[in-house]
Amino acid sequence: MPRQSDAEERLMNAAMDLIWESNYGSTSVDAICEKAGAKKGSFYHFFESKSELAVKALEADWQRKKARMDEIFSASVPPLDRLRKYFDHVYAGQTKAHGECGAVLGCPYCSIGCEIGTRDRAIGEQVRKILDRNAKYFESAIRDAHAQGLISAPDAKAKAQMLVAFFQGSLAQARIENDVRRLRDLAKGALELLGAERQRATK
Amino acid sequence: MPRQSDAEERLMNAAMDLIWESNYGSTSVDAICEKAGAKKGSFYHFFESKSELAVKALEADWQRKKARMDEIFSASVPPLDRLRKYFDHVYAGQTKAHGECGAVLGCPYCSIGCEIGTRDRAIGEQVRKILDRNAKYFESAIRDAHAQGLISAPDAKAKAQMLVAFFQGSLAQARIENDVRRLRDLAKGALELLGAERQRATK
DNA sequence: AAGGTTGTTGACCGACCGGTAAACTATGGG
DNA sequence: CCCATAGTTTACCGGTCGGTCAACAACCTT
Repeated sequence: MPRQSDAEERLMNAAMDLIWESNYGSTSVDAICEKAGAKKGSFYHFFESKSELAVKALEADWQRKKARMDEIFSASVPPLDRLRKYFDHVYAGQTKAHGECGAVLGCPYCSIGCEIGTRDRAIGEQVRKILDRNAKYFESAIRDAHAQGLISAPDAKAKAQMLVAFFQGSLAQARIENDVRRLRDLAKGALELLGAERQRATK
Repeated sequence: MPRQSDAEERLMNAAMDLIWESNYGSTSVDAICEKAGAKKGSFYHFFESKSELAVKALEADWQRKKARMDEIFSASVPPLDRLRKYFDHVYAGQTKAHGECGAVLGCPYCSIGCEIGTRDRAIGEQVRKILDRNAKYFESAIRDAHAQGLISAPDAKAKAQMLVAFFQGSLAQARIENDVRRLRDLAKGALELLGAERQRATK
C-alpha cells in the first residue's frame, strides 16, 4: 500500500472552514482545493462529489469535537454544571472564531441543515444525525438533573428539545447579528429555561 | 405615466416562494423569472441585481404579514393570549406550507440571514431589520404581561430575545427535521419559558 | 395623432460552476 | 529492482450563472 497522503483530511478541513464561514452553496470546489493546497483532480480522487465531501467533512468535524463533548458531559460532573461548562465552551469557541475571521459563525450543522437539508438528502441526513447526537448529551444531563431533584423535568426528551431550540436559536441570532453578546448569557438562560433557579430558590 | 405592470410584484412573490422553499444561493434568476412568467430583461428593468430583488422581496413579504401581526398583537388582547395566538398562527401556517409543498420551511428571514447575511450586507441588514421588528411585538407583549403580574420579567427585552431564540430555534429544527410536530407545543413551551404556569400556580 | 415614458422581449456575454479523463509520479511490497 | 497501487497534475467539458443590450410594444398625456 504505497504513498499515504493527508490531502483528504486537508480537503475536509478546508471545506468545513469555508462552508462555516460562508455557506455550502457559495463555497466552490475550486476554493476548497485552493485552501487545501490540492488540485481538483485530487479532490475527485477522494470524493465522488461535492455533496459527499460535505457529508464526510461534517462527520469528521463531529468526531473531532466528540472527545471534548464526552469530557464536558462526563457523568462525574454534576449535571447542571455540564450544561454550564458546555455553554461557556461554546461561547469561548464562538468568541475565538469571531476574533479570527471577524464574524460570529453560529452552528455549522444548523446552518448547513437549513440551507440544503431539504435539497440534498445525504447532507440532510448527516446533519440530522449529528444534531441528534448532540441533543442526547443535553437529554442525559437533564435526566440526571431531574433524578437529583435539581430541576423538574419528567419528560427529559421534550425538555432537551426545548433547550436545543433555545441554543440553536441563540446561535442563529448571534450569526445574523454578528454579535457574540447574544451568547454570553447562554448558560444563565438555559438554566432559567430549565427552571433551575426556581428549584434552588424553593429548596 | 403610461402602462402599469404587476410584473414587479409577481417577481418578488416568486422570489420569496422559491427562496423560502430552497434557499437564496440555489434560486436562480432564471427560475424566478419563469415562475413569475416574466423574462430576464423585465427582471433587470425592475431590479438592478438579484441581491436588490431579495431585499425588496423581503420587505414586501414583511409588509404583507404586518397587518396580521398588528391584529394578533392587538393591545386589546391579553398579553399572553397574543403570544398563544401568534404561535398557533405560525403552527397553522407551517402546517399549511407543509401540505402544499411537502416540506416544513421554517422562518425565511432566519434562513436567509444565516445563509447570506454575512456575505451580502444589504440582505443582512434587511433581515436584521425585519427580525427586530418581529421581536418588538414579543417585547411589548412580555412587558404588558409583566405589568399585569402574569409573569415576572423585569427585563422585557432580554426575555423577548430569549423567546425569539427559542422560537427561531424551533423553526430551524422543524425545517431540518421536516417535522411540524416540533411546532405543535410552541405556545406551551413559550409560556413555560416565560414562567407563566409557575406564576399562575403561585397566584 | 404624436411623442415620451414605461415595460417587454430575445439574443447574447464572459465567468464560473461541478465534474471528467488521461497521463504522470511517487512509493512500498515482492 | 520492478511493478502494482495510490496519489497528483493538467487540460478540458458542457451547462448554468448573474447580468447586458438594443430593438420593440403598449400606454398616457398633450
